[in-house]
Amino acid sequence: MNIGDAAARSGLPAKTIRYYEDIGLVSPARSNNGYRDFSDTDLHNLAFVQRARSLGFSIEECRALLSLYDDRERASADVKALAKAHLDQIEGKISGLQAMQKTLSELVHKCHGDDRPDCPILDGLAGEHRKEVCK
Amino acid sequence: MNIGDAAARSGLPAKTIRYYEDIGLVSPARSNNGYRDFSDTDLHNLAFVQRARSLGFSIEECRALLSLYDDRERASADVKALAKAHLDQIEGKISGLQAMQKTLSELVHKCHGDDRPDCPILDGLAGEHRKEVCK
DNA sequence: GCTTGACCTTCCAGACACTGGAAGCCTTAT
DNA sequence: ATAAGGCTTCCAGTGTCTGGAAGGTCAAGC
Repeated sequence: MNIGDAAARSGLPAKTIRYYEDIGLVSPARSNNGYRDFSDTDLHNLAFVQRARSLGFSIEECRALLSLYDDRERASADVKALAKAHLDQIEGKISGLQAMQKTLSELVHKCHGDDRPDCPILDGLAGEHRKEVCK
Repeated sequence: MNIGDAAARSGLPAKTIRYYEDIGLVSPARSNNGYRDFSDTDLHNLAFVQRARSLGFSIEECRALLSLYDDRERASADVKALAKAHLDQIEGKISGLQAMQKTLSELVHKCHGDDRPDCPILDGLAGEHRKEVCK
């Protein structure tokens, strides 16, 4: 299967698939004409990575997950630990963003948003209401 | 004020401040010895950017905010629009992360996490329970 | 005056995960 | 024969720093 089909079936852009080959995430065979030739296994790996990436795993985490997938002897606890660590990271990011959201929505709410120049948002950023921006 | 003091007072690493000068966010004067010499205004701008960055504004948004701050004639509506757009972005990121969190925590929950090899997390990523990973 | 250590300077490279574009080869259809 | 579209490689850029090397400057202590 050529890269275009692999792209369509895995949901990844062809450019990204070439990049994944570059960094060793997949190693498709080559046809006589030099084109990449993706097997079902290659395609599976690509789709696997696509899903893992969409869950926010880093490339290195995807690499680890792929090798755990290949290792039929590994303990599921190893996978769970990796996933749990990532889940904690996601939850940390959510908390951080929620804190930003709270502060920023308060500022936006306070700003009358008309054609007058004074603006609580800029005042907040400038530190004039510091306790409300950086508590 | 030297860069070390500016760093301590703005909460930014010295490296980052040099980078901000590189990209034109601040333009500190220079002393005779070639050291950067930060004025109160420079320091204010750094602290401003530090706060805006901590609220997740991009560098280019910070640049826009700084120039809005400098423009004593601007309408607060302009600032509000920028902040609101950013707030929407943050909310979008939160939703995305929450979707990841939901899917991943379901998978983690399903995985027994012992020393047996079968693992619902990897199965999910491999697409064997596709509807639960990619709805 | 000399050394030491802390500070400052510039420049280069690397991190992440792609993404765009240029130049050129291959295939398929007309 | 030609044109369109797919494929190849390689180089460069994105955003936001961060680390490190090589070297200049300053203040304190001997």
